[in-house]
Amino acid sequence: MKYIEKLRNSGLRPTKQRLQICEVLFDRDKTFHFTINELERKIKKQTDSKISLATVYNTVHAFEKKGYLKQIPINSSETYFDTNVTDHHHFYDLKEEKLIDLENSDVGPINILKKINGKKIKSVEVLVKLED
Amino acid sequence: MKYIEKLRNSGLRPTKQRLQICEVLFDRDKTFHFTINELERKIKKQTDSKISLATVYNTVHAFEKKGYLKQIPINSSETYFDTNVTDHHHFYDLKEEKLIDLENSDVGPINILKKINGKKIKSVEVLVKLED
DNA sequence: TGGTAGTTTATAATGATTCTAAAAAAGTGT
DNA sequence: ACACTTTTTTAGAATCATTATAAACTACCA
Ligand SMILES: [Mn+2]
Ligand SMILES: [Mn+2]
Ligand SMILES: [Zn+2]
Ligand SMILES: [Zn+2]
Repeated sequence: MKYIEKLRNSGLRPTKQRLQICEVLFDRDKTFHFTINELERKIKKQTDSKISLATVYNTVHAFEKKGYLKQIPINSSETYFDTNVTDHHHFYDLKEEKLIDLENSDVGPINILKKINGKKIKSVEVLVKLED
Repeated sequence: MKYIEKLRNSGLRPTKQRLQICEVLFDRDKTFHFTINELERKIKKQTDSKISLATVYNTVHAFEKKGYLKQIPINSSETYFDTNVTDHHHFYDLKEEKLIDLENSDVGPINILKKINGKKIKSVEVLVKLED
């Protein structure tokens, strides 16, 4: 099974629940932006089985720690995650509360001129808020 | 007093507590990035008086609604606010959990090429995460 | 197959934020 | 100043996303 390696790399054994989470997370063409509760709803619908919220949180956090998921900084009541773990930019539709990926070519190179003593840049991300 | 107008514009009467909040928020040269709890601590220290957390929350939210404060999107357990309400960019020091303003000239103009049907751009902000 | 370490789950705890309602303060008219 | 109304402050409760707990369950390996 193709998700076993991701799980083992994340320090997790491949269990039925975790494989179901993987199917919802990674069996798709496009980037998936989600909150834990959206993910749980999709799991219930897609696999017709109930998984404990704790297992969803634990698995998502293990994947995030390993770099298979990333958190997106948004001021919302819920934390957003992203299956696109590359350094990339977003539209955030304020009305729909939905994230949309931006290609680097949609934004162009960003050159940070200021330097902070003893610190190095880990990531550079643009958030473009959209309204109607 | 110079803060009375800000308060009245925000639909708030100038009370002792609110003026104390204003002094901590706005009586400064540089941008102030803060969480509600940091703000409360500064109020206690600077004015040597105790203000109810509820009053701090209410006042900050009224100022944010009116545009005298803005929220900064950061994935942290606490919400960050900023006294610099212009469209601007940030460093975020992951170790110190501190925000630092970037001038527009430190980043240069950002041109968003992609368009979304029926939506217009409200803001474009860059977040640069820093590590050691 | 049995033993052990890892996992799932329901449930409790936590902590930031929001809500509530009673007491306090401020505004208003006399 | 006084009585009266409206707004504000405040402590504490409620809410809700997230994290912790610990007992039942399962995967893995000898
Ligand atoms: Mn999290
Ligand atoms: Mn808030
Ligand atoms: Zn994305
Ligand atoms: Zn700022």
